[in-house]
Amino acid sequence: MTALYVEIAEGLRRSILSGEYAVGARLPSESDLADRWSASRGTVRQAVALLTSEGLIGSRQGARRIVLRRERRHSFAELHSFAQWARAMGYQATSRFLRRERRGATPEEARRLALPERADVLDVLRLRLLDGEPVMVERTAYADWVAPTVEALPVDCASIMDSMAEDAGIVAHYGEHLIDAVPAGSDDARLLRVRRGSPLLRQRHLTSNPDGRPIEWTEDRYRAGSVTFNVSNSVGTAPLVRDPGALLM
Amino acid sequence: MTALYVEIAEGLRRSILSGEYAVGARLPSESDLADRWSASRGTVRQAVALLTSEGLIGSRQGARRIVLRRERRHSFAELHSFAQWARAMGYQATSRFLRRERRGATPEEARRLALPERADVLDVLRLRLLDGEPVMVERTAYADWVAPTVEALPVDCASIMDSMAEDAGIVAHYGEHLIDAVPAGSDDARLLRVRRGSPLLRQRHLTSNPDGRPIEWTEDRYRAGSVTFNVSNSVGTAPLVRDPGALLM
DNA sequence: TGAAGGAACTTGTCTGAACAAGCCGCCCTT
DNA sequence: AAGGGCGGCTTGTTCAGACAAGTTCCTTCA
Repeated sequence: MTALYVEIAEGLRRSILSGEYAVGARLPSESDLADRWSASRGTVRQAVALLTSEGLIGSRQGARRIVLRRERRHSFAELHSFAQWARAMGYQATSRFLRRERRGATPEEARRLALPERADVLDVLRLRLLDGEPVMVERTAYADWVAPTVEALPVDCASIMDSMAEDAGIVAHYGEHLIDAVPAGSDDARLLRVRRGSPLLRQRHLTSNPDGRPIEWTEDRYRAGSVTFNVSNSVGTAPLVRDPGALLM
Repeated sequence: MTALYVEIAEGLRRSILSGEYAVGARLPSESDLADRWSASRGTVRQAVALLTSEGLIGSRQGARRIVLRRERRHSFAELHSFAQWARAMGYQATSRFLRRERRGATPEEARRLALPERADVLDVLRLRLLDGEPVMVERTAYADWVAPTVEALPVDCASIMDSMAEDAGIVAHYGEHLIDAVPAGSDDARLLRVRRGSPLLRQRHLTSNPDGRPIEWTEDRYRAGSVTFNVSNSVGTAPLVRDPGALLM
């Protein structure tokens, strides 16, 4: 039983993606849509707010809403799960576990994961491949309370996040992502088959469950050219921000 | 006359940032806040939705809202304007114009800017500095309809976007950003004082006005370590997405 | 002591109404 | 023919109420 406003949003999204409304075209008015779906104007506004946050449509007071793009955006889960994203894009994602062992948390890990000093974390190093091509090196510290679940997973597990959700009901709900560029270390270079010092796109992210409890702190290093991050925003919604780097601290 | 829901959001944001509610703490209930501000519950929900989209608070049906972080997020304008962002962060932003001339649009520029083939664009190359330190190389193609405005700006202009808004009423409203890593070319290397081939964080972005009409297509290259991009998201709102790169096309 | 049950609380969804603010096109004037 | 002004349309903001769905916590029972 999906909510009505979600259904309306899906209907509109389909129409936009299928080209029924071209880029730049004006959408029907809110009251129009309300009549069409037998909904109130408030419900329609929830639907269009959803599409606005996806960057699909724009609006100005007084004028009809317009279509900004006609490309699919993806879900939260696909940002946290390399495997889910790859599947959605039509790639074959595989991975090789290179390390999986417990050790004491570094000060940064303890801080990010809200763990006491000297708590144990589960340290996992994986090489990720798309269609057999090495694309990303992933270094994850799992919080102690999820470590047993991760340790129990088979070595050939394609998506740890998927498996945790299925087996233990541990689901990701919130995420924070830090994106920058770093030179490849010698390990990175060997694994990704690039020269040492060549550019890698780094995505560090903290994943939390619905209670706000941190699950994992991960550093992903993508081979240059393999992945681009994509953000849409507008006045009023600015999900992405710059942060100054250590260079200027 | 700011809207009531914006005022409520600002009040809550201040409380969170000041530490009145610790990270992980529960916020007052919606009806509680509605009483406190003499507002209806719907208005309070608009306020908390704003903070949720900023990644500041999280929610689950049935349970009280919780504080996820206590850091400031910045506005849309600061993402599009290097100068505005720098000012907000307390840095002195300067820039050097290295080129400013009209030329024919490349096929990609024509496509991004929704211009006909062989239309003219204004090509601007700038070196951006923070506190005198070279940090970013910016290559922008301005659409023909804004070119005269940009050409009229003084050479020492710190923020083109600010000046365009003031002088000609041309305001940025929507943005799309593509982020990846690239090796420094020889020009980049000389300007940013790094070695050729060393990692740069690249942000390409298209800026449009309220009608959805493209204003500029820009490629910014940040020196590694100088800037980190930061995104928060949760189930239901995923502003950031990965895109496959040319490597796999 | 521990577990099950239920009541009270809280967020999620939806309605219908009203007014404000801004945009657009038509008509009228010059 | 060009320009200005006005009225209708559309989005933005706010309200009060209702029910659904999920959480929390206390009480009661085994």
